[in-house]
Amino acid sequence: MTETERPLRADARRNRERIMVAAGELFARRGREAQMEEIAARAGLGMGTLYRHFPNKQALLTAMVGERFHGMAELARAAEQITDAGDAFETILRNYLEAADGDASFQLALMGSDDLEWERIRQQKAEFAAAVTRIIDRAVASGRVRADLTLADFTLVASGVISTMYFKPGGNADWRRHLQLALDGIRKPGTKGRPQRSGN
Amino acid sequence: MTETERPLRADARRNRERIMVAAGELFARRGREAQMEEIAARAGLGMGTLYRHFPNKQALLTAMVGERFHGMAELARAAEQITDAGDAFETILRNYLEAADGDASFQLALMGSDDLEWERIRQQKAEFAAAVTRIIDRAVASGRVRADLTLADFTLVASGVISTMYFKPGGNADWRRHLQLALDGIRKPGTKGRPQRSGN
DNA sequence: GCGGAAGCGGAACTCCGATTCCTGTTGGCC
DNA sequence: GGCCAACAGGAATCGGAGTTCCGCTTCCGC
Repeated sequence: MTETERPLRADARRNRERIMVAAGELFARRGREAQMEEIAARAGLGMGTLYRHFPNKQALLTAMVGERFHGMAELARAAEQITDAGDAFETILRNYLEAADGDASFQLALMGSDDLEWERIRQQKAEFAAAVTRIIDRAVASGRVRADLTLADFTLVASGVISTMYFKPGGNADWRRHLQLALDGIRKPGTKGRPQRSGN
Repeated sequence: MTETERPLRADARRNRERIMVAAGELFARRGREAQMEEIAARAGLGMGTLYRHFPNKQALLTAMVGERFHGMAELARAAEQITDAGDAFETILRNYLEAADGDASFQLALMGSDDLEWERIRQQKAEFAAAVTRIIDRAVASGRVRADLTLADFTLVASGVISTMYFKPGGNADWRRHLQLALDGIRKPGTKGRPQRSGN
């Protein structure tokens, strides 16, 4: 209700979209380092236009991250459909990481660096957490993962792998190896999950 | 040989030490965010003095991190003395992390954020890496850890845990839990290392 | 097709923190 | 005790990135 929700003029809507795209690319590549001027330039717009649509850099960043986070709850819900509890867990973790791959600002957000106004997306975050918790509970009950696994562990491990993405960008070999090590620490001791995937 | 190594005047030596202490505390608490002015103030000195001793902020940061890293090789050598190969590995990993605990700038450096002129300490880094590699080789041979473990994995896992320190500061419960999960992913599948420590 | 509100552009400005520079002070050797 | 190079202090300067301002332009309902 805070938003008066006046329909934007055609050009404004088009420009807003351009900003989102430009900001998305630059924040993804450079994280917070991306500069407002670059973003405006890449969108082919002036500074004034940029600031008409977003009151400041933080708001733009938050909007971008929020958009990226939008799909997460859906992702979790999809993983819940998987019958095998162990697979469900590995899938949500893997997909979560896959979603973070290649987007520096999103990675920072997920690692919890922020001061981002997560307020706006608190609900989606909660939804996601709830789904993951259900998946973990099921996986624990099935005996496919260590008995003491919690939602906090999910965050811990995911953030760890994301830090590899963030600090060792480039080929994705590193973070996938990190994920493999992490999964081996999570599975029920002695259990080898699924037959090893051939590739990575 | 680059340094003319002229003995510093008494007051200069004293002040340099004060700067190191002040910078150490502030960089530890706030990472790069620490400001030169704060550092000078905390050392009870003027800006000019600060800049007389270190040409710029980066140099000061590098010097601090270098000093912190100084003990690392020694740490590794000590761990090598441990008879049990598995224990040696866990000890060096644990001590490495313990050394990073509480120092934000060191954590950033170890995670590889930098642009730090690691040149100056490249040798110590190499020495440390060599010792860790020897420890890992021995642990692998002993069958106490997964057969495919490498030095790169050590870095991966350590950085992951350090990211927990960095992004979830405060109590150390989180990173220790993270370490536990990581160790469980590293130990030879089915092996339970030592009898579980009761506490953490 | 017109009027004017909504939108745009981008130069100018603000802020803040690193760095410099110049004046005053001091340790250490004769 | 006196000299003076080394050193200390800290105000002024510099520079870079975010944000503001305001005259100009464009959409859109009449």
